[in-house]
Amino acid sequence: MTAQNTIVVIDDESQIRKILSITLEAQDYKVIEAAKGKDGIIAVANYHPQLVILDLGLPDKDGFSVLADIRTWSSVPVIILSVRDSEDSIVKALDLGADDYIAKPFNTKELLARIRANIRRVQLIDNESIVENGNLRIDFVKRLVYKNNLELKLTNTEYLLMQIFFKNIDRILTHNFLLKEIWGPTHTEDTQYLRVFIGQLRKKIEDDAANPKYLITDSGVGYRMMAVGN
Amino acid sequence: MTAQNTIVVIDDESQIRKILSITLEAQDYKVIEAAKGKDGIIAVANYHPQLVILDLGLPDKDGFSVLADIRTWSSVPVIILSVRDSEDSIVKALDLGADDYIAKPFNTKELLARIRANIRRVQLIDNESIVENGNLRIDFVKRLVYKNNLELKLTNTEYLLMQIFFKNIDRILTHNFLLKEIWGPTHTEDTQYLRVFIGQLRKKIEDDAANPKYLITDSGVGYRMMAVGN
DNA sequence: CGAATTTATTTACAGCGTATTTATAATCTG
DNA sequence: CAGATTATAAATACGCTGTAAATAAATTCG
Repeated sequence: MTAQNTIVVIDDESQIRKILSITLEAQDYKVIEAAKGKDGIIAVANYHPQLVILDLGLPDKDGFSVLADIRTWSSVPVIILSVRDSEDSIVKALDLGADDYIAKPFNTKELLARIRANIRRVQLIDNESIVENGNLRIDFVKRLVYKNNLELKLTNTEYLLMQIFFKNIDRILTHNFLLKEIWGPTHTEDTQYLRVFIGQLRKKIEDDAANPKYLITDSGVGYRMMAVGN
Repeated sequence: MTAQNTIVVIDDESQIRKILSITLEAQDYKVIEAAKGKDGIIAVANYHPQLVILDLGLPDKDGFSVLADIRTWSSVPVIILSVRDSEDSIVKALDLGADDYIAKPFNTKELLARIRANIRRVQLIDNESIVENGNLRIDFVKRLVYKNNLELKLTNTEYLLMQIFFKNIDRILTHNFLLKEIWGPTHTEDTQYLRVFIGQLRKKIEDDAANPKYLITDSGVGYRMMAVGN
């Protein structure tokens, strides 16, 4: 069981840790601070936090390996802190399974909103076997997807994709991440697979496949299922 | 959180420190004085002031490196004190992320007004994930910009620029600063990039792109987003 | 088991959108 | 006014995406 309202902050800069602690504690989160990546990993293992904030500028060794390590045994949501001009590191972190990112210097309200959103997503999925989004619905137990209450005929791969998207609504899923999840760690070059399957899915789930509102492209990065209202 | 109403003054001239202290304390600011750059950095780290006043004429460490140091871990507003004839050092300080500058000998009323303005800007941004200016609005969480409540279609680079401008309303952002923030530390020569993108943004956000009221040019220095009333 | 059918993988290509570069006109500043 | 700076449009370059269609593999079913 995860510890309610506990957040682990992994950052080598004590100033930023302090600012984050004060900000988060004011919102009644319990904060565990770690200055080094190794300590951060141990803290996540011991405290089972509800969320992790990880600064990519760690000197100890790079934040990526910390994230990769955590991801081998935990699906706790991880928000990345990074400098603005490092688009590449953001994508690399998302590839490894980071849930969200925020650029330094960050704005407090934005950070809090992202924390809430990421915690909410995990709670939603953990407790539901059926999830709705717009006029779509997925049943994780029966492994079926419906559009306007009509069952869609999906192939196995198509269903796997839908499952991942429904479990990560509003989260950017990188090409690499999706390929690893579905085709395993070897096919990270085969982005074209994704294009073909995304295209097929759009034909089935979108009202207008040429102007998708569910499966959105983040050019150069990946795809994302948008939350759609009713 | 930052310490309310606390200002750190970094200046090697005890006369000026004394004048500043008396002036600021009369306005109910708490003042921390530092004579040397190193002490100033430590003071900022320990007290988390709401604002910093930094004299560029420091002997021990030169003022620029003090500013650069602080900027690696803090976005606290920094007002530069400098002698009147040093246009170059002002631009250099703004490049490094100074928020404002004021020439010695300074006029008390003007100094207080600038202090208030710089504190206000940070408070405004820090407490909102949505910021309005005139008929524009930015949502830092959804990463969207609106004009008259209509979503604008911005490219990634255009959005990054808008984000920086909205986080720094009324502050002059130098070419170098903007180029570093968006294209990284290598492209500091490519001012033409900025001209092209600023032009594109004006077409999208201004009512009359030829007479901009949001994105103002400071010829030879940089650009600035003006606060616009409703 | 083998043919028919579905699904996955590959190949090919057209088109779009964006960043960058170039060229030139307009404007600003001292 | 002269030189520097800025604005604007247009051209270019290029990567990425989406679609279709061909081939291969897997699955279904009589």
